[in-house]
Amino acid sequence: MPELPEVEVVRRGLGPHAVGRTIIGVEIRDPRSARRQAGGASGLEQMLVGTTVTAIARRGKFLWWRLADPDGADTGHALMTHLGMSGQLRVRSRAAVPAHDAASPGAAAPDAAPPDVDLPADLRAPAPSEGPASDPVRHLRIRLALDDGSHVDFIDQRLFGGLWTSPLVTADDGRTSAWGSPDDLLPRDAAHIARDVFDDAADLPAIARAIRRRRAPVKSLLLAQDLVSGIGNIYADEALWAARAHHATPGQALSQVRAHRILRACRAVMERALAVGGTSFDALYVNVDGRSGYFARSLEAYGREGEPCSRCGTALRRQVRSGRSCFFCPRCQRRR
DNA sequence: GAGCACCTGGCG
DNA sequence: CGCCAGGTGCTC
Repeated sequence: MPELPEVEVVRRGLGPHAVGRTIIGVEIRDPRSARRQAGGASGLEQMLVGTTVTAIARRGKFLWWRLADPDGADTGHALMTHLGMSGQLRVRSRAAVPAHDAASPGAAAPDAAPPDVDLPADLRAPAPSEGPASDPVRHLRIRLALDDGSHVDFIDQRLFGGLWTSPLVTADDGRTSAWGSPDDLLPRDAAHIARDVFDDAADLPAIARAIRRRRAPVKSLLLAQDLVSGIGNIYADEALWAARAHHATPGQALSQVRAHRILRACRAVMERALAVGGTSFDALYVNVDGRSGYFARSLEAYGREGEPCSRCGTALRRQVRSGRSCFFCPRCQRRR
């Protein structure tokens, strides 16, 4: 489920906690979360233990950890993290690790301050009370132990996400490869992903021209991660609503001005979402502290079938296209 | 491009 | 029971 703003919230939360730390242990509770790893669960452990995290980078919805050997040299492989539909990374200081995992009784101490994730102070919420039925810790799949006694937990209800290592390759345009990346290297498994709309190196007019060369529905083009990345079902619908465009309009039918406007709407709506910690409807998406973002209350289209459009009052509609819901205003968003 | 596979749930 | 869910990758 997490789209670009949600993954960026995780990237910002993870960096201050993990960069500079050495991975001292890897506990794989469900090997399916490591199924993309060459060599499987034991391969992942071998690749990670003893390495030091030097940066957390992100392109689109793909997040990766840059790793160095004890001598400080880059290992040449990144730890990839994809959250899929339901993945979370949660950081736990030593004292916050559940009691049954604590090495010694009585080790519990007041929790350290959580990492800053750039949420405005007035939007911070208390940690959710975790009921047994929806307890995300139930879906803990992989735990990374760091050398300061803390852990990073990968939690994933639906198992579409995962952790695996991927060798670094050079970005073909020679520019800094991604947000948070120190250089032009990126994992091979992210090399087919286009730059996202937050990326300084993304050329929106060029992406607009590429959209206009395709006859596919504009929404499916926005969701195709090899044209422009980071956009998922929620923000595609929100951007199309903001730009007054119909999801089924063929790319070829758009003027350059309209195609460019849609891309700028994607960037604008995702920037507003990032500023309030992303979108979450429930405990399934949370930041590294386990807290939810606040953009769900700002959604204009997604999930609002039957509700009045805030611009014109017309009841919003829902259509299913290639298995995914499209929410839109039938009056403001005309097919042209 | 569409369709399905990969999964575990919550809800009606 | 059937339908729904924030994603991606592979096949036709």
